[in-house]
Amino acid sequence: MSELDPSTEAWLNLALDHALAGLHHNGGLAPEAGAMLRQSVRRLERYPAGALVNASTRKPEVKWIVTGWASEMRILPDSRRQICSFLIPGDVFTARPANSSSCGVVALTRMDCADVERTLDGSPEPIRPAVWEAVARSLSLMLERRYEHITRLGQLGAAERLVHLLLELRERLEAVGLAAPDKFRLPLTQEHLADALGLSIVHVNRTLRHLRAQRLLEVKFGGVALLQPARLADIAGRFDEPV
Amino acid sequence: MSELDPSTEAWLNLALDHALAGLHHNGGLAPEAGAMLRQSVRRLERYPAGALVNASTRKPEVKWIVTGWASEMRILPDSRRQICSFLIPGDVFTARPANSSSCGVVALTRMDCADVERTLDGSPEPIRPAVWEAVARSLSLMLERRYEHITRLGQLGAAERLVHLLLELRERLEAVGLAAPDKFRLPLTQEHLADALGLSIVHVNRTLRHLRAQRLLEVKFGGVALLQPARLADIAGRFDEPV
DNA sequence: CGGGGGTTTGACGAACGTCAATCGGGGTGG
DNA sequence: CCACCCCGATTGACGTTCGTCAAACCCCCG
Repeated sequence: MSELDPSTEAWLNLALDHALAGLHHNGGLAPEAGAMLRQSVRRLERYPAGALVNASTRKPEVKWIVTGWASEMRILPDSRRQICSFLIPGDVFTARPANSSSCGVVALTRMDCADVERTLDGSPEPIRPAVWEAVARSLSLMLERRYEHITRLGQLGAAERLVHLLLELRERLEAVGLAAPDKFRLPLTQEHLADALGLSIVHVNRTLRHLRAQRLLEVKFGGVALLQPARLADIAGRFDEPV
Repeated sequence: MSELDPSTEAWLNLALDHALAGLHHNGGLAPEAGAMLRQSVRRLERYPAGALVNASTRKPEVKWIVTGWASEMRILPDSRRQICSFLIPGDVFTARPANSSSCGVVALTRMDCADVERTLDGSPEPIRPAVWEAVARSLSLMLERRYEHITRLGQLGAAERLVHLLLELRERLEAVGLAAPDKFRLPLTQEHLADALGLSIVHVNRTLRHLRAQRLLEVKFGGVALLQPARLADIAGRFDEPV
């Protein structure tokens, strides 16, 4: 949470490209409003991997991820963990005061966030409503993704779950320019995947091996390669029709 | 969706007691505002069991359940179904235009709803912000419940899932005056429970039998009796601590 | 009396978790 | 430079949970 170092200006602009693409894609933020928002970002909050992101005040704070990955996770008393969603650059989330929520946000890599309220504080007036509207739409989209996750956990088998999650991540990452159509970086351990999918680590590993043996995909070096996207989409069992 | 028949006035007041209790409990609606809202309800939308609730306009519409149960469900192309949440009197939900959502709202019993926007249309001005604020808080609470559902599906075993869901329903029903501390009506088939919990009907039945054999609870006549609430809460594995 | 929807039960097999051991790479102290 | 170590990935053997199939059953209603 420090003032930006001028030497990082280039890096920041690159990162903001992705993050603004996310707000544009998920929330429909107009490019012109995005350009103004870019100018307003003067302070980022930096979290190390593993850090818990709580609101610094008593009220929930909406934050916008500029760099890095995070997860919304819930921890059971007996050490079981459930990852409810993964957050990537361009996503917005609500940080709640400590001990007030049933679900906490935890950084999975080093992460830089902008607090939306504070960022808008010194920004040109006309973009305020546009940004908040984009944030609201973005949050509503994440809600829809939670329905998908529930369906994943309730109805799909292990391979289906895994592939379906990877395809969702590919799509979201591609929308912010962080994935090629058939490969992307995935800074997650198999334990993260297991915690998200409600599977054991061992079974995640077995399932990955099985998919690899069929030359459907590869996961290594912290990256994923989709070798046969069409067949993968088939395995995931597209279930996007409304009722 | 007809004008209210004066002969149903008594019934309506009774139903509104529950629904207003829900808005008060979930959304913090002040009793005085509730009393004014009660006067504003002049038209209810009635849905038969099994009906799909879509918005009648192009935009999402927020509705408030006065009577009956509903569910948010998602249907897969191969006939698998996932119930993402159960809705009871006093709950609010967003009805979306047909074919626009990944998750549809389906009435499980005969159901009466009030459209929030239309209800507020002819209501005293001062309560508008109070009602919308309560609706927003209520929706945010339902979001938290979805985290719980994800955790249920991802981390709990069959008996844990079942008991945990029943205890959640008991708590919510009790808050609107529709449950005694140890028993309540449950207008759901075992198939509904199976679809919500990601289990097969057969296994739901087996699990219920097992719980019944231990004299922990009974499910019959469309009602549930919690015989040993304390032990049940223990089985459900309270996992309410934040991260 | 017949029929249909929901419930109940048993037998069997597949999917998944657990335990335990090994492996491999990157970091760290000697 | 090497030995050591730790974390994550990997593998096999085995047991449990849960799904599937198929048949009965029960109750309400026509």
